[in-house]
Amino acid sequence: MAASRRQLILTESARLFSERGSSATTIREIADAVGLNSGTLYHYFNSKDAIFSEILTSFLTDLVQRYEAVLTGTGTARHRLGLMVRVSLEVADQHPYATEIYQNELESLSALPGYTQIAEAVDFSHHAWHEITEEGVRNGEFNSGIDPFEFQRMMRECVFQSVRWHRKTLAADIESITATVTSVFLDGFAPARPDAVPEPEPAPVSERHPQPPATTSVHEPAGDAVDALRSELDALRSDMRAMHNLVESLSKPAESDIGGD
Amino acid sequence: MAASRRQLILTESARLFSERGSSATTIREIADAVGLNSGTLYHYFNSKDAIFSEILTSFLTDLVQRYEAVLTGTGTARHRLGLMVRVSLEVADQHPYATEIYQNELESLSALPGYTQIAEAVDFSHHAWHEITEEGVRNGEFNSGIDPFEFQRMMRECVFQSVRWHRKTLAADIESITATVTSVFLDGFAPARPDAVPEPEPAPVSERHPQPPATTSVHEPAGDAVDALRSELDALRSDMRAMHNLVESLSKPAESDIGGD
DNA sequence: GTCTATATTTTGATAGAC
DNA sequence: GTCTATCAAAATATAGAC
Repeated sequence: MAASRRQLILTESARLFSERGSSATTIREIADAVGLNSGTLYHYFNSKDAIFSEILTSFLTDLVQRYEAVLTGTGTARHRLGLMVRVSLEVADQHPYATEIYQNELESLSALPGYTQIAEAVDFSHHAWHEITEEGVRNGEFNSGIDPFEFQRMMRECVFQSVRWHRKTLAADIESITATVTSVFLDGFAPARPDAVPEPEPAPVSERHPQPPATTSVHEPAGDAVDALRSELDALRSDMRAMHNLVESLSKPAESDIGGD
Repeated sequence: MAASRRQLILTESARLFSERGSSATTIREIADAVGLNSGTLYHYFNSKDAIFSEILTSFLTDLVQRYEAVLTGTGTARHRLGLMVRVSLEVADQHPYATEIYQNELESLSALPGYTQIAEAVDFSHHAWHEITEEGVRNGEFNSGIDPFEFQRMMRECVFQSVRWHRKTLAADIESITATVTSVFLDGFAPARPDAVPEPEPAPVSERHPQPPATTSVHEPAGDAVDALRSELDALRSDMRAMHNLVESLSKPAESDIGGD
């Protein structure tokens, strides 16, 4: 299963592009990395841009395909957003360099061969995140005051940045990254789930057993409601302690702070 | 207040660098944008890298200075994280292009004149976010199961991405972006505090009106125990408000005659 | 398929007239 | 301070031998 020479060129190019950027990477550097003479590259590709374009297109094709499956699938919005995180990380694991190129140079590739196809794929991938998020708002799963578009953009961004942050151990960290991102974003975005915060299990989204909808916590017996209130009490007491410390620290003159005017 | 020619070179360079990337921007393009001949640029700067470096250093100097004020200041971690968001956006508003360059090329500037100084500033800015976040964990304000380092990195990333997303209207949107980011991240990170915000936080971002506190949806099956807890909650909130007002008056001694400590 | 050699352009930077 | 003119290096891409 030795990679073809052509595939090796793509891989090494992607690595260099992701490290230095496309325009800072030379044909000669790519050739050196592959172990070929620079002229030989033109036997496989017509230009540097053609290499770049194929790297990105290959990545986006896989991403769109996986997103489509999630988008046309079933389950709660919470469950499907978790799936979006997971498949994003899985595709990123298969295209580690392309994922970073995608983030780095997304805005400056208008003059690329096959740009129309690329732009369509990018638009669709954004659409998928947005669609699922808005569905969660429509069906009442999410009802925070936060603009769904802003929310979805932030969540998506953090997922792809996570790929960069966890570069070397991505495959092994997919579970924990998925759990972290969904926990940070969904439990902030979908209120009334104070009991869902701990998230001790690293495998909440795996496979096809949709989680119960968020509204379930509302229907649960009073015991959980009591727990929720206890939890809120604890939080308030924390605030009290913090405020107390603050008051003490204010004994000395402090510079004015911007409380939010 | 006409900008000096030197400053104009910096501004136009920053714009081009942010649009196309440093290595894809030529000296001649910069000269054209400024309205000079390419050779004339070398009367003001020794090299393209020198221009690039000064753009970044100027931005980071301002950022570090503002972060330092927040870091050495007082207040709850929640309040100070909100300040971090706000000052980040304010500095970004003063250095719009540099902020995007900072995001785009942060990883590939190891070979820059003055790189040591730049790296130190970057490290400090990361440290500031991390330090405040961890302080919130230590004093009990934040007690989610999420790794503070991961959390802080995501929050910081979203703040700076917001600059890019809100490019044209950043100055006008600082309030709403701050509210959105803090709402998404803090109310997700600090659990069980649906309406316990100790600060008079201005209303949410979008035109969407805030929903009633989450606890009311749990209110339905409430028994006596729940009522007791709710009662205690209300009392605590009362105390919080009183304490908060006290802190406010202590923070701004000029506006009241409380004066004493 | 791969190499050597080279054509062609572009780029960062310099020299010197005004 | 600005321009014209140009250098020297580096880049993309091509041609043709093997």
